Amino acid sequence: MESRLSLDALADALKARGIKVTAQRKAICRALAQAENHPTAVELRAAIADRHPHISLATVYRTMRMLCEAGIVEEHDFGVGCGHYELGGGPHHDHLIDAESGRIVEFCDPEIERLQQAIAERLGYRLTGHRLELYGVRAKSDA
Amino acid sequence: MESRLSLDALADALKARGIKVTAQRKAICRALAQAENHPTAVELRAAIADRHPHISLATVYRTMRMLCEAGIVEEHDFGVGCGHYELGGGPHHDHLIDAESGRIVEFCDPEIERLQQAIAERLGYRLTGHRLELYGVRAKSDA
DNA sequence: CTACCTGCAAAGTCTTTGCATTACG
DNA sequence: CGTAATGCAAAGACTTTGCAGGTAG
Repeated sequence: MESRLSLDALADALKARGIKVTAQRKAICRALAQAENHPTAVELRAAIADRHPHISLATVYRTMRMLCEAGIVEEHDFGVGCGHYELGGGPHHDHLIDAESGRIVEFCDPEIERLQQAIAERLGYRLTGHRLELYGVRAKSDA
Repeated sequence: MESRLSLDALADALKARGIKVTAQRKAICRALAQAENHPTAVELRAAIADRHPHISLATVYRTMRMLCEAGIVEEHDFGVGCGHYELGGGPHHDHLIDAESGRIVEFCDPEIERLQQAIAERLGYRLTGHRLELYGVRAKSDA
């Protein structure tokens, strides 16, 4: 169930880069790893507020930024006003956002990946990245 | 070359909804229609600054918002900090962003549209919208 | 003439930063 | 111990809003 970096592996990755493993960073990373959805900075802070009520939002942002730059975390904005964070290290995937509940479903479709590549080529570009988000509502199994 | 709303048609659309057609709105719409790329609010203001130096940024934002709600304009954020606007009414398309120049290329691929639909269904959802952005650099025709 | 629109400046979000203090390694 | 990290509050970037005056219809 843990195809992503484990917390220990994450700590090691930080140490290897000479980045200090502080209590704040551990708490934030644990919250991110345990989150079901892709939480925002505010949600991350809320998730650790009971055990670490004094961790500031600035530290959450700083930690996310640092981990993004280290390639350990990915940030998505999903068209809402604020960023959502996700522990990286897992296989590539895109997102389907439940327009009603806000739930985020991950998926990966090799066919669509291939098509994107082909489209970029057709337009004379070499693909360096992409963003694909589907928005939908749960299909009623017809009434 | 003008598969989108003409300026006259746009003015009529506003009148039909009881929205006043002011000099500011005309200028902003003309700038949007003539823009090559999908401009930001600041870029729109800059584009009309020589002939209408006193149109405020607030009015540009208000106009874009009004037109978005009227379904006449689309807003994209492209992952940068600020919104980009595009005159709607044309056929559906997605965007490829030149990571070097910022140039935006529009494309539409029926195959990829169909796949998105299929993916949503497979996940148990009815697709209500999507966002697809490709990021790339111009392909060298090999050295 | 009246209701809607505009400009200005102030406020609102989300995120980043300066600085003194704390703590990892 | 020394350097990097933290908390707090202030600043920044982008966008929205309150209000008094202006203008389309």
